[in-house]
Amino acid sequence: MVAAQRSEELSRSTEDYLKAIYQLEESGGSAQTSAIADLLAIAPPSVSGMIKRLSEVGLLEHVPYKGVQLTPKGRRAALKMVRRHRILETYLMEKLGYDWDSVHAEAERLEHAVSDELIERMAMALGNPRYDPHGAPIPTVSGEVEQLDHVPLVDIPVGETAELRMVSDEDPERLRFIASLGLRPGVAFRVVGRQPFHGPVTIRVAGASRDQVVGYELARGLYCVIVPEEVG
Amino acid sequence: MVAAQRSEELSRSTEDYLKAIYQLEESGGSAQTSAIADLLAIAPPSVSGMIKRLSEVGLLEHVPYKGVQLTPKGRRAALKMVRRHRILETYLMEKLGYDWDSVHAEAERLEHAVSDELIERMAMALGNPRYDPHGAPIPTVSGEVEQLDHVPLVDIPVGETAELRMVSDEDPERLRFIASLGLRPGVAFRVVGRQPFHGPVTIRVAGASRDQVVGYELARGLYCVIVPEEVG
DNA sequence: AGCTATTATTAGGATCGGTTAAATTCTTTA
DNA sequence: TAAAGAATTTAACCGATCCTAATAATAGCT
Repeated sequence: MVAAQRSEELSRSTEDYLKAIYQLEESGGSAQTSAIADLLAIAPPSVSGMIKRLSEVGLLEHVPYKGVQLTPKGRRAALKMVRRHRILETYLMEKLGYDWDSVHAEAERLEHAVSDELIERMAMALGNPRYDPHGAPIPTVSGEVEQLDHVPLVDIPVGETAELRMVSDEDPERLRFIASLGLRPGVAFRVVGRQPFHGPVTIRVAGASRDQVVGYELARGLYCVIVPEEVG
Repeated sequence: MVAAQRSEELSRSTEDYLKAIYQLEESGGSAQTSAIADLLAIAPPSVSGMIKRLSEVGLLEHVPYKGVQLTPKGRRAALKMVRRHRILETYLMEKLGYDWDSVHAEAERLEHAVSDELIERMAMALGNPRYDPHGAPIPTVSGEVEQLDHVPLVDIPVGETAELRMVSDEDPERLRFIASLGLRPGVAFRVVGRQPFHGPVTIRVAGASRDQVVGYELARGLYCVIVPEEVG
């Protein structure tokens, strides 16, 4: 009835903080207190407190009033959580029939409870996938992540053909809408128009009957690569 | 990044207490403070405190200095945890290649993190099994459990033929040893001898090359039914 | 019936991770 | 460059869940 606790066990909260800081470092640079607070929906003073504790145990480097950085140890722990999350999402979709918009919430809870063994068994059952259902690369056991050089849809010039590679997994409604446009990682399309002043982008999905208009906000979160071929 | 919290959410601790109390009620009668404390590896005063809180929210009925009983609401919650645990164990064995001695610890952590939906998807993928790998009946979604009338091996008279129906899932070593005797739920055997004063029981497993001797302590946890047929 | 052993509860703390309100430091702009 | 504004940290506190030590109630034995 008692859960096994290795000395290296991190608390749920700690795991959430490390993952959040990792995500901020990935997509911006330094992780600031308020950004962490926003991401975790927690008040800034709580974050200050936790930052102090995590720095003391060597998971973070903290420059007061500036921000934090993961130490190598912190980064390893964060990448472990990211691997767990993405393997879980993939497993839930592939093996248990979940939709891509509902896996995030489930993985978010499970990632704190699974053992390393379970994750590796799931990964094996999936054939050691490299990407999750949203196109995000899955870190390896040893903590390497593929560094993708994709570009938000809003930055792709009109006339170019591109392929969707990755979308954020967090908002189910957004994901459902993206799917309703015929978009998923791997789908190719041509950018046929874009309005100025953060206006919408118009795309022509390969094989689709008509063009789709994608609002700026949404297009900013669709990560693509430009491909040379032409599309219908 | 934020876990969804319905108003009905129970804490991990609460879930553990309810499950423990349910197990004590099943296999003994009333659940006493010290029994709960032993089962959860927690000091008795902590249990007193938790009992007070759980009584206040209507999950328990507490008679001071006597013991506690689950209310219908508490029983429902406990059975939900038992269902989760047993579905998880079955899934881990059937779909992810776990051994029957290692599923308990994993299920013990996961049962607090899974959603109802995940459990029902797992149950469906398994074909809605009625028993877990250790032979324990899986409660239904609506909270019914099959009441088994099995008997510990120590109470089966010499000469009778019996079938193993259920073993406790908690101790991996014990489970490995049981398996090494050729025993699993569903395996039939004849009781060929029993020594007095809590001595060992000797059994002849159907199709086995030689008799097996089972110590009293172990035999007390092997739940069987007497069957009429004869065994080699 | 009374004493003792067992069991349970109360009292008083610790820790973790969150809160709000107040003080501090950094940044930006007039 | 000084002052306003924004971000961060400190201070004080809360609730959940655990602990140990001390007290209280029950039960069993003579």
